[in-house]
Amino acid sequence: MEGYNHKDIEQKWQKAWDDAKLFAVDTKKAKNKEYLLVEFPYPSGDLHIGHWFAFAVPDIYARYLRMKGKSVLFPIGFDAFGLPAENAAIKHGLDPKEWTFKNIERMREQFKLMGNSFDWDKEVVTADPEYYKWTQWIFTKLFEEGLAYKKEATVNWDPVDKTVLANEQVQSDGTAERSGAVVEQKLMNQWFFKITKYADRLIDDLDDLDWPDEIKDAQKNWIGRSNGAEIPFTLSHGDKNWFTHVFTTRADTLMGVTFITIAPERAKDLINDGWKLGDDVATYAATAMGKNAREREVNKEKTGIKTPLVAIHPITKKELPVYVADYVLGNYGTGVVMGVPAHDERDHAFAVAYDLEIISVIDTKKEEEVPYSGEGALMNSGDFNNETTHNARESIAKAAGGEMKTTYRLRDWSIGRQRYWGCPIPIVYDPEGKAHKVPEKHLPWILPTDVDFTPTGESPLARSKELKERTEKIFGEGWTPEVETLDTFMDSSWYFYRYIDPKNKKAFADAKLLKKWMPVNKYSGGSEHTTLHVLYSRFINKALFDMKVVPHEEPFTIRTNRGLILGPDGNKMSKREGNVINPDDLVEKYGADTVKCYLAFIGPYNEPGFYPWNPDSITGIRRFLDRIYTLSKKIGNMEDDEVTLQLHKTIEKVSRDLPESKFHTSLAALMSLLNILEKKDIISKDVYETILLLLAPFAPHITQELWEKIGNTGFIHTEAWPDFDTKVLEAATIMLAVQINGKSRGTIEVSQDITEQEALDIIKENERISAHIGENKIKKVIFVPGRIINILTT
RNA sequence: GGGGAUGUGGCGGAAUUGGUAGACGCGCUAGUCUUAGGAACUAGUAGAGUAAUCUGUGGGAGUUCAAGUCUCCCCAUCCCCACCA
Repeated sequence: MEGYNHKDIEQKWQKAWDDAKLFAVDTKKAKNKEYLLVEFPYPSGDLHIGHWFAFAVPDIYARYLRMKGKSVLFPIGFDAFGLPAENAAIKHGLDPKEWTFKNIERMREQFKLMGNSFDWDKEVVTADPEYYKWTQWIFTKLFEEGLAYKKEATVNWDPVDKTVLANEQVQSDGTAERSGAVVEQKLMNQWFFKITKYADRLIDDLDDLDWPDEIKDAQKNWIGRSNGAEIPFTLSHGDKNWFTHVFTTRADTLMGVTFITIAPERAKDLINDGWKLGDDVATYAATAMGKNAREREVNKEKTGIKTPLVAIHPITKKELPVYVADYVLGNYGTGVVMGVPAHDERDHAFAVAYDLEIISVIDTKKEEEVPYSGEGALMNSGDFNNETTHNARESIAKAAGGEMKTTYRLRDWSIGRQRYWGCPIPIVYDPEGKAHKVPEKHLPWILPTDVDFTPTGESPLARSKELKERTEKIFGEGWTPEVETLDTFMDSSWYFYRYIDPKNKKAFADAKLLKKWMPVNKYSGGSEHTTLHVLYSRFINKALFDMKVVPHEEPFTIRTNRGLILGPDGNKMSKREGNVINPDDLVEKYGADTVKCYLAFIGPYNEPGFYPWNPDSITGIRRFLDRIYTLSKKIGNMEDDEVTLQLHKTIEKVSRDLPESKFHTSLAALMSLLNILEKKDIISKDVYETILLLLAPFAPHITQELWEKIGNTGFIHTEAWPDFDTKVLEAATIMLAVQINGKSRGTIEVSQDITEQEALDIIKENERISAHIGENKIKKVIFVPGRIINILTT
C-alpha cells in the first residue's frame, strides 16, 4: 500500500493554521470557556518524548472541545528560572539568561513541529521581568499578611548546589532531588512561607475536589495531621525549672511513662540558656544535630545520653530520668517526648538499650508481645483503671493539666535560595536591619547582571555593586538589599493566572478575566509534583483568595497525573543508559500525527503508569493512517445500513471515551470502523467525512489534508463534532447472549425490544442451543433486556 | 512500620460498571504478490483437544441465576512517606 507524504502535509498545514491564528482565543469576548493546563516545561534544551506525551496527547482533548463549540485556552510557557541554567552557564562560561532563552527558542520550534493547537499569544516565561514583577508582587502581598517571614532555623543544605532546599526537595534517602547530593543540616536565618497556617484547609478542602483519591491521599499524608494532646512536664536541674509540654497521641498511657526524652535541639537550647548539662550531653547533641536523614536511618539502634535533668510526672509527681536522644525530632511537636516503653516500639527499644523501667498500663487479657500499641482496658493507672484506652485519652490529658492539640508533619516552606538565576526577593533592610518590602512602583526589582555567580555558599547577589547602589539610591544610605532569590516553585505556583492575561501591565491578571477563566478545568502533570508544585499552588491560591486577590478558593477543578514513558529496556530514559527515544527522529520517519496517535494509544492517559517504549508498535499506527488515506479512493454513492449503524456506534463510543481521556479506546473504535469500511467496495462521502471529523483531534494534519482533498474548503478543526443518531442505534438488532444454567451457550440475533417469551421461542427453534436444555424442564428464566437470557433447568 | 495503587494471552491493553473475557494494536503462524523483502494484502492466533467440549482474569474462600468486576483472607510487584511520639 502506498503511504502519504507526512512532511509536506504537516508543514503546509502548520503554516496555514499559524497564518489564520486558528487557535488564538480572545479571553475577553470568549463564551463557553474551557481552560486546559499542562505543567509547563523547564527549558532544558531539546524536546524529549516525555514532552510529547505531556503536550501532544492533551491537545486531542483541546481540539475536541473546540469542535464542540468551546472557547479553549490551551497555553504554553516556560518555567525558565533555575539551577540547570546556572550550572550550564558556569560549566561553559555563558550567561544563564542567554542559555535559557536560546533553549526556549529551540523548544518553541520543536513544539511547532508537534502541530499542537497552542495559543502562542498567551506564552509566559517566568524569567521575563514582566512576569517576575508579579511573582515579586505576590511575595510582597504575602509579606504584608505575615505569611512570608524570616527566622533562624535548621535548614536542608545542598553542599553541591550550595543552596538551601525545601523539605519537599529532599528525597527519603536524604539526598537532594536535583543534585543527588547528601543533604546536610545547617542553622541559618531563612525566609519561609507560612504554609502550615493553611494545613487544615489544604486537607479539608480536598473533600470538595473531583480529584483521583491517590492524589488527595498523598497530599493528606504529606501534611500529616495528627490529633493528640499536649501534657505539661517540668524539667529541673539544680534551681532551674523548665516548664514544657510533651505531644502525644496516646495520653491514655500517661501512667506508663518511665522516662522523658528530649531532642538534641532542645538540649542545645538549654545549654545556650546557661543550663549546665555536662560536656557529654553537649557533645552528643552537637553530633546528633549534624547528622542527616541517611545517617539517622530507621531501625538503627537507639542512641541517647542521660542528662542530669529530672522530670516530674504531672499526676504521680514521681521523678523521671531525662535523656537526649536523636530519635526525637526537634521540629515536630515540642521536641520533648514521654517514654512509654510498654506501649511504644521506639520507647521500648530505647528502654531496653538503657535498662529503663517498663510498666504495662493496658490490660490485654492475654499474653501480648511487648510493646503493645493497640487499644484495651487500662490497669496500673490509679483512678483510671478499667477505662478503655480510647475513652481515657482526653480525661487523662485533662487530669494532667494538658489539652487536646493537633500537630502536622508539614513544615513551613523554605523559599530563599543562595543562587543567582532566580527571582530576586523584593525586600530591603533599613540601617537597623528591619525588612521592608520593595514598593510596587519599583517592581520589577531587576535581577542584577554585574555578578560572578560561581557558587560559594554566599548569595551571588551580595557581590552586585549595582544592586547595592540601587538600594541606597532609592531608599537611602545604610539600606541594604536582600540578596537571596526565590525558590523556583514560587515562580510556578501562580503561572496559570498569568496565562489568562499575560500582557497586563496593571495587574498580574485582570480581575474580571480571572473570575471568568479560573479555576483551571483540567490540569495534567507528573505525579512527582503532587506534594510539591500542586500543593504550593493551592497554598498560594488560598492566600491570595483570603486577600481577595483571586476569586476562587481552589485553582484546579480536576487534576490528573499522567504516566511515564520508559526506554525500550524498561528503565527510565537517560543519556547515560543510552535508551533515549528522540521524538525528532520519529517525526522525521513517521510524522507528527503518527507519534501523537501512538502516544495516545499506549494506554489510559489519566492514570499514572509506566510505559516501556515499544519500537514496533508505532508502525501499526502509521499503517492505520495510511489506510485512512487510501480509503479516500473508495468514495462514491452508496447507502449501506451496516456502515451507517457502525458509524453511529463509533461516533457514540468516541464521544463518550474522548472526554474521559480514554484516547486509546477512542482510536481502537476508529480502527474497528476502518476494518469494516475496508471490506466495502464503495463508501459514501458523508461516511468518509465523518470519520475524518472523528479522527481530526488525534491526527490533525492528515485529516485536514484529506478534508481538502475530497473537495472541502476551510479548516476541519473549526467544523462541528458529529452527532450520532439515537434512532439508528435503537433500530439495530443485537446479539443476545443465551446462557443455560449460567453457562454461555451461544447468541441469538434479535431486536432490542424483544420480550422474554419471544426470545424463548427463538431459542427453542435454535437446535444448537436448545440441545443443552434437552429433556429437562425450565425451572426459571432470568431475562435482562438487551443483555442476556439465562435459562435454569431442573 | 504507615499510606496508595496494580495484578487479565508472548507484549501494550479492552470489557457497556454484576451479564458472551481477551475489543484494538504489536508480535507470531500460514498463504498471496514479488528477483528479494524487515513492504503490502488475506486468513489464523488464551490454553488443551481431530471434534463435541472442557479449563481459564495472582492464590484461596464466599455472595449471586450470573463475578475480571462485589465481600473476606492470603501472595507478588510498584510508588509515596517514614524514629512524626
